[in-house]
Amino acid sequence: MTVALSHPIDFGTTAIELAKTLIGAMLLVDGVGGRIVETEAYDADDPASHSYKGASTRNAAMFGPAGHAYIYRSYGIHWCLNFVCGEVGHGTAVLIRALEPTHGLQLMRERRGLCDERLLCSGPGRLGQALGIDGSRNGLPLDKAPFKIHPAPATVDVLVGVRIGISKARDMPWRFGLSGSRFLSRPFA
DNA sequence: CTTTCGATGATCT
DNA sequence: GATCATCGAAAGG
Repeated sequence: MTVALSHPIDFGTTAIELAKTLIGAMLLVDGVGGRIVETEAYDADDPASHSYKGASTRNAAMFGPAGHAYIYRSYGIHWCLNFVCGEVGHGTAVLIRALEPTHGLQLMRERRGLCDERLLCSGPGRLGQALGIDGSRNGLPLDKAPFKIHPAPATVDVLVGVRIGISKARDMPWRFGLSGSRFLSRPFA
């Protein structure tokens, strides 16, 4: 599938559309980050979504305005970053699953502990750690510091597959990846 | 390469 | 008490 460039990124669209559009875009947090190579969409009325059972303390940001961050703690250990999208109150978001690191490699290595460049941001928890994400950034707007997002520079070849690590709605093909990237958290079938 | 398993804590029932 | 949008180490092919 080939996805056309959108300028600027439209956070008001559906999670599935945004998840595709974000592949190839640049994401920086305090100047550290890289190219987005893997995303997942979490839709309204999606049993796998944190928003499925309605608003709560944890998922409040998902029901706020589009273009803001929803950050949650995963397995009590990792911080994971989402971009809220769609209409206010729908509870739709895109999970950022992997980056190709391009900016602030040294700082990322310090935060993650010395490890292979390939594993710096290849997974939502790893990415959160490498970018210094934590709960204090939950709900912040994505068009202001510390965030910096730049759309993909050209059309990109996007892979599609089922989402990872969920137990409900496993068959929905709502995982997207940059074709040929070696920084995916897992290969596409 | 693959599978398995423990860590670890908030959230929900 | 169970579940969980994960990771890393360990063990086996």
